[in-house]
Amino acid sequence: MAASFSFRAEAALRRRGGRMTRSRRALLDLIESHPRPLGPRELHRELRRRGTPMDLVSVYRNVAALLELGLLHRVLGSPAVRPCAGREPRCHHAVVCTACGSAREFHSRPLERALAGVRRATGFNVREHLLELRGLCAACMSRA
Amino acid sequence: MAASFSFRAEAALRRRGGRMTRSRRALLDLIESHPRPLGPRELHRELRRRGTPMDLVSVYRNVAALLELGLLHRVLGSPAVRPCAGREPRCHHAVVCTACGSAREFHSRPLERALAGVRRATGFNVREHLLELRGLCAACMSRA
DNA sequence: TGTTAAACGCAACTGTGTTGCATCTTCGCT
DNA sequence: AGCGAAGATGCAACACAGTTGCGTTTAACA
Repeated sequence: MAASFSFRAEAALRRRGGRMTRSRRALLDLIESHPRPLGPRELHRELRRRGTPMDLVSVYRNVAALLELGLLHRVLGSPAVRPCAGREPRCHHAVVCTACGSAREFHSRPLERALAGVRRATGFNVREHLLELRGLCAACMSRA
Repeated sequence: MAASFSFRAEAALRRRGGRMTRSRRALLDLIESHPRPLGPRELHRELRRRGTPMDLVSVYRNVAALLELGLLHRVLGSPAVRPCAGREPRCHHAVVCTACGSAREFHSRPLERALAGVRRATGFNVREHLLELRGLCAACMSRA
């Protein structure tokens, strides 16, 4: 099992000379435990509700730092962020439920191979790719 | 060869009861002819430069309408839009050059198949997907 | 050429995210 | 333990994208 998000995040932040405050820990825990990706505004609201408030500006700054470290990924076309699934800040593939907002990252060998084929065909020197599937998760499907 | 973007756009707009103004035609022509996707702000500036100015608000409204009709696609994580390549407002796959900004949509059978496989594996009822590859186009590569 | 509804332009507004700066807190060091 | 430097925070002010309301202009069609 991979180390938890907040553990990896703390380690990465310390490595770059960062420190650990109460509110920062609360933020990491929230991101890790919440079932769906939240944006800065939502994180701010939820932290206040939980009794560990953090200024909105600080939320923005923390989220920016974690994105830069590759520990968070953005939901495409949204301010919401989700913890990066793997250890490596690499796999950006995700499925997102359009009903409840829950997201899951995934890895697919055949998909990687198909993308490699596309790289060759386009003549581009492809450096990265963004991929997100949208639909209904199993829970929301049975609920409907 | 598929009908040009501005032709299809005009037809679609008329079908929904729309009309054709000078500035709207200039906007469609600009989007069609420009080598890279532009955002509302850039479209507004370029139209003024060309002597067929359109109010920024109107640019936003036109772009919104064309997006809704599926005639434009957004560049992910950017306000820029590009004309949809095919007749069907379906293929959202694109390669984008991170140097010059040029974009091209593409279609790939193997990729489609791989995505279908992922659908099955995730248990999601996938409705749509966003996919964008980023890198250097051939021209920018040889230039470097 | 007159009528009607779509487009347009302008001004004011909303909301998101950022910057500057003073204050507070962590953490290594004595 | 406690001191000091650097990081983190909070607050206020700001910058900027995008939107709304509304009066005016203009395309389309009779």
